[in-house]
Amino acid sequence: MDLLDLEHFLPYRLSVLTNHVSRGFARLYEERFDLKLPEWRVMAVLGRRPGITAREVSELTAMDKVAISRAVARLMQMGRVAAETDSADGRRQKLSLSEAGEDIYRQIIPLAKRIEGALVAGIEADDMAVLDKLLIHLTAAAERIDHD
Amino acid sequence: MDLLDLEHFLPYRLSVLTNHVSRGFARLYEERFDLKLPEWRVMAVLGRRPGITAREVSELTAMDKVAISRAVARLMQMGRVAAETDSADGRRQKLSLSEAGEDIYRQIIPLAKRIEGALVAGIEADDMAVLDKLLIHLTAAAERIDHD
DNA sequence: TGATAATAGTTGCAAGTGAAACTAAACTCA
DNA sequence: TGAGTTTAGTTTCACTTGCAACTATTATCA
Repeated sequence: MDLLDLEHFLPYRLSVLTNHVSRGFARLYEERFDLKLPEWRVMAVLGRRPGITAREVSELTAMDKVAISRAVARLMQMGRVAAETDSADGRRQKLSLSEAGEDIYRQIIPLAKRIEGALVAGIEADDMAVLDKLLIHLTAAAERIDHD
Repeated sequence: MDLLDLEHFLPYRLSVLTNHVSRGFARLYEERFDLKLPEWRVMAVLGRRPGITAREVSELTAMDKVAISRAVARLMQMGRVAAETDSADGRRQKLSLSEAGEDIYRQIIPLAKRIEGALVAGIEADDMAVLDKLLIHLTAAAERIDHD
């Protein structure tokens, strides 16, 4: 019979790896900043691209628009994000970090980079380059599989 | 200000990649076999290790025991998994695929391998070896981060 | 111009998920 | 032996998530 070992099966290995990573980050954001992962992602994007709309956040992060809508609603309630209706198109909300939001953002960045550093510590530069290339390749293939 | 580009941030990239892969597989299992991902994982493990208990499945897959309990319940209801109480320890249920379960299993394996093949198509053998090494390294580091 | 279609974003609902409490069985060791 | 502890597995409940339907606004083009 044709068998399959889960421990050598790439989709499964990716899933296990990502679950560990995401749980670790989720705990950091939650405990120290009262942020859920989607909320942090929205903040991360707004930190780099202030003034973009929810739809653009969706395109940049591949998160769905419902998740973004909810994340933004909560972030505004917490006073971390400000929205301004686009004067040219009343459907659009231009989003950006508030003062308080920027403050949190500045605190998170170094922590996030530190954890990422722990993840890749000990990997050779050559291998990191291969990793980068592989991620691009795999992600493109995975998108095709997903949208087949 | 210290900034962070999500698109170069490894944890985020892993998350996007894995989401695409998992969604693609979930659709396959769901549409063609009426199986959810956790159910398929349980079947995959039982295909290789018939007679193990739910707890052992949990250890092998890093899924939590609630998910396994539910998956097993549904698989038994569908007649794909059989359980036998351990004669030596009445708490333990020895699980295995039924005839019908093995039949499904045999159908899924080649499909799963085909999708995996599509994912890695075009990757050089050298790079695949690096990928294997990196996954082991990253997963170990991620487990430490998760259980820190 | 004005009926129809498209787009931005929200809300409601149904299903999935995880933590914690719970049940039942089996150990442990005085 | 038998009271207290540990372990296997289930149930419950609160929370998250995703899809579909909905509202409001803008674009299209006969």
